[in-house]
Amino acid sequence: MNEQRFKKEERLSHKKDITLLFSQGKSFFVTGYLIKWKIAGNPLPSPVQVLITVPKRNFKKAVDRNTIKRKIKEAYRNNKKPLYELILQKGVHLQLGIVYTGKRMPTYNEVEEKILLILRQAKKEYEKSVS
RNA sequence: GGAGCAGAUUAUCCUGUCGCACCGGUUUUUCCGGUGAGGAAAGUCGGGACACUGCAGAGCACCAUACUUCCUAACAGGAAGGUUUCGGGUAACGCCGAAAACAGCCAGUGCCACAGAAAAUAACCGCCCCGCAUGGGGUAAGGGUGAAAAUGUGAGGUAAGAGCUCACGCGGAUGUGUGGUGACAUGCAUCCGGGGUAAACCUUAUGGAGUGAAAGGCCAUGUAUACCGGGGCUCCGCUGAUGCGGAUAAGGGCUGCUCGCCCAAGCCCGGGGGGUAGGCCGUAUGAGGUUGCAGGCGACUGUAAUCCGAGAUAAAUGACAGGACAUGACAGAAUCCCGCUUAUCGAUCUGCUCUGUUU
RNA sequence: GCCGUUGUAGCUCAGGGGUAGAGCACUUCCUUGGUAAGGAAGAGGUCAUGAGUUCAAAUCUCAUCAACGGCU
Repeated sequence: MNEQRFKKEERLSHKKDITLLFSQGKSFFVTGYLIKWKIAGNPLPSPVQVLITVPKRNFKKAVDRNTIKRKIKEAYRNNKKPLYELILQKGVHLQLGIVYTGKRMPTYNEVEEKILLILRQAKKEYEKSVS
């Protein structure tokens, strides 16, 4: 599989899964971001399913929410490879929710920096809970 | 030439790498090709299409609209016109521009703070008459208060005054002539002249069921029990019986109310198939766009040719690098259309205002 | 996406055409050895914003903005 891709199977799209993730999932913070994560009970179509959200409360305009989501998606797509390798090795799948809680419009470089931090932290948490 | 305001049109482009959604091909997990947000997609303010639900009927209530004619599927939209008001201009008209929720306070009711004598059948001061005076009466010319105080000018008239009378105006009602499809304009006759307010209640005229794609249809899964039909169910009469006819009425339904109409609980039998999660349809060829011709002052209509231009379901257009002078404004489709309103960088055009220079 | 409600003092709310109010909170003074309670006085408002109707608008009408709620 081409690890640069970001198909629909890699996105968390079922409503039930989303409510479960937010009610039962564990969480950690990286400045400006809230991360929800949960070990999947059953195998998923993809090693990781991810959900990206920007709250309407902080950004009233749909255009702004769209651009932030696209930037996060782009940064995730370009940097997800190490996490995937780890999970394929362990064989237990993961569900992930990324919420942007900042109040102002970030640039792409800022987003990428934070996403790298988030992925590193997620790897650590995953390793701890699997072993 | 510059600045400001208002309106209209337009809404950056190209190359490379990686990536997203849909469609088609190839084929079975890859590759190739095509297409991929807006003028407002926004606000959800009007109006429809479409879908389901409801509906015996009448009255009241409620809601909406409100100069005329036309356009439109329809509208609180648009076009052309009328009237009024405001501004410019003129000696004055004519004229030019802008705006208007622009039916009716001559149907009724209510309200009009403060001030003022009085805020709607007005007497405080003043004026005049009677009277020694207190006081009584007449009077809306003059004063002052107020947002608003009783049709203007002149003459007659009178104790003083007053549409009290007359002339010419102003405003209105009724009848009628002329022009216009009509709003209306204009002429004549008669009558009237005690305000404003209907975005106060209201009157008149016209129109009006409700819910929105989370509507709704189908499939698969499949069970509470909604719903439907029959039996049974209060009293009376007729009948041998089945059955038929009548009466009573709590309650429920029919748009909020009234009239009026309709239904008949629990229980048994049969039919039937809700919710949740999922898939398909609805769903993108339409009141469609472009161009030509014809009709119309115009909005628009007719006709011919031609084109197909997003379609997701947690939701697709992005990131990076480079170039053209630059990062470009407001801003992201979710059933679909027609309007309205609001937001908007730069450029172009039109109109108005101010100002500099040249002739 | 669709439907609806509300914006008035620092907070919670009245007022529905005629000089903007109540309770709590705040400030000063009295009372007390001191504090609380109590009493007296005071300050604090673009009535969300912009137009319109009216002599006059927080109130009536329209537009805009913001906050909140309901429908899966």
